Amino acid sequence: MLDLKLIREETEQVEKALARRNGGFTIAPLLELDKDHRKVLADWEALNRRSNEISDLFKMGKAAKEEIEALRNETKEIKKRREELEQTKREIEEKFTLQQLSIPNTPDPAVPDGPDETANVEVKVWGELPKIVNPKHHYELGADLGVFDFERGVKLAESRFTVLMHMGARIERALMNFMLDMHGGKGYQEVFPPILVNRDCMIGTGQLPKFEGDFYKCVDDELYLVPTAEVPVTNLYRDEILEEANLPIYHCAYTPNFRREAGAAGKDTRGYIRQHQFNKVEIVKFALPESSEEEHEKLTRDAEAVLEALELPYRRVLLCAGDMGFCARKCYDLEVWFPAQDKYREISSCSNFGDFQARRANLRYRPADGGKPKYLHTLNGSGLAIGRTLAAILENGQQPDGSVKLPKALVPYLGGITHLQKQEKSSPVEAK
RNA sequence: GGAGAGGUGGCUGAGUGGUCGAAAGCGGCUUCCUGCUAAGAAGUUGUAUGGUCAAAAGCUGUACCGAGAGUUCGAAUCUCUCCCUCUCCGCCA
Repeated sequence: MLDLKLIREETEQVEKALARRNGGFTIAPLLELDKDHRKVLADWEALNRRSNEISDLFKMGKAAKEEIEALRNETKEIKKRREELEQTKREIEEKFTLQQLSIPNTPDPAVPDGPDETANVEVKVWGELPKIVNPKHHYELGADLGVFDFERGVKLAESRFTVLMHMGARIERALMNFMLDMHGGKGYQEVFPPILVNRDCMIGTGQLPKFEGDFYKCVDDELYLVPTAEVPVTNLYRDEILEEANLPIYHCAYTPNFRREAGAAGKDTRGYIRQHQFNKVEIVKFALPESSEEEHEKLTRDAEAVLEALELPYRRVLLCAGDMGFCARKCYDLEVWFPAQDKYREISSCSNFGDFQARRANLRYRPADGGKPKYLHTLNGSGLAIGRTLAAILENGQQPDGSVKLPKALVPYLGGITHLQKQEKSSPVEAK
């Protein structure tokens, strides 16, 4: 959420910044509620003040006997009026909070204008595109090689759930370990958080209250299946005050992720690109405000390093204001090459949230000089989405004979296997 | 799931219905002292929000002792409900 003081004092600038996003966000209703709230608050406080005065009179035994009855009556009056005011106050506060939590972050000045992904700016291209004649889609290769079983995934759950079979399961697990090891080596401390989180977490990182329909929820327990490890990891230090000396903090985490993909009907219906459940290794940073810009560049590099180690061609794009997520102040997407689609597809999203999430989640640090606690900055990036990585490995590594050459970096994680061959007969079940 | 104990500031931990934003200790900050370090002495130190002020400081109002409701002129303190934590028992990978 945005700094209320900033909204009050630099209304115009905030409005301008928000106008760059899609969705017609405006802070006018919030300011209106703020005004109302302050008015009610002033009246309410005046009543409290008077009733405190009255009890002081009793306390000191100052109240003359003949006054006591009058004072008691006055208190009763105050109580009645206060209850009315409290009712109004509560209503305003509810609306205010909802408004406040529903306004997205302001884009960084460095973020380009634009309505959607067509206005994103390519800032970097890495790797040579493989030369493949009539490339097959990852899902075709995967079916041939016994990596995916889409039909049985649907049988077990519903559409957009997939079973990984045999080498598919092994590569997925290898990728998870490979990525965690890689980030661990760069100072990201590994964590394995709960996969179900409470509502406060979801509000803290900005998923709620705005996007209620996008997530899986356990109704009986008011718990949500995490849509990304960002949620539990960023909330690790919610309502805490960290020491400046301990910052920045780097974490990496593997979790499965669950998204309802509301509104994604018809998109990527085939294959392993868009699933309701997918695995991801996430990298998360808690940084000092003055260094978050630099940390963002480094974090993006750390995600890119995974693609490079896996020999996957990619590009980095700077998202335009209209394409950025709700909480982001600035965001780079990494897009990996899919030969059969003949295009780059998102595989990582690296964001700097500024203090936006920190305000929501009350994440603060105590400055080294002992001053008042300040909000820190949060950042995160996929490092990487594992399912899409697997798909990209299949497509980019496909050979004329139908096999798939696996990235060298992964071989030690696969017991020395260098190629994915067509399913051997010994396999108990042939995937469809 | 059953029984019991408990939730107080950055942390530990006192708290009699009014003198309690709250003892004490730790930690932090400032100053002093010892050649440095260690140790010591004194002082200071919660958060949010409003007013006063050009602004800061200062002064000052209000709220906050897990959450909500109640009793009372007045609640950290008494009552009720809920949430959470801990201990023991049961169950369980």
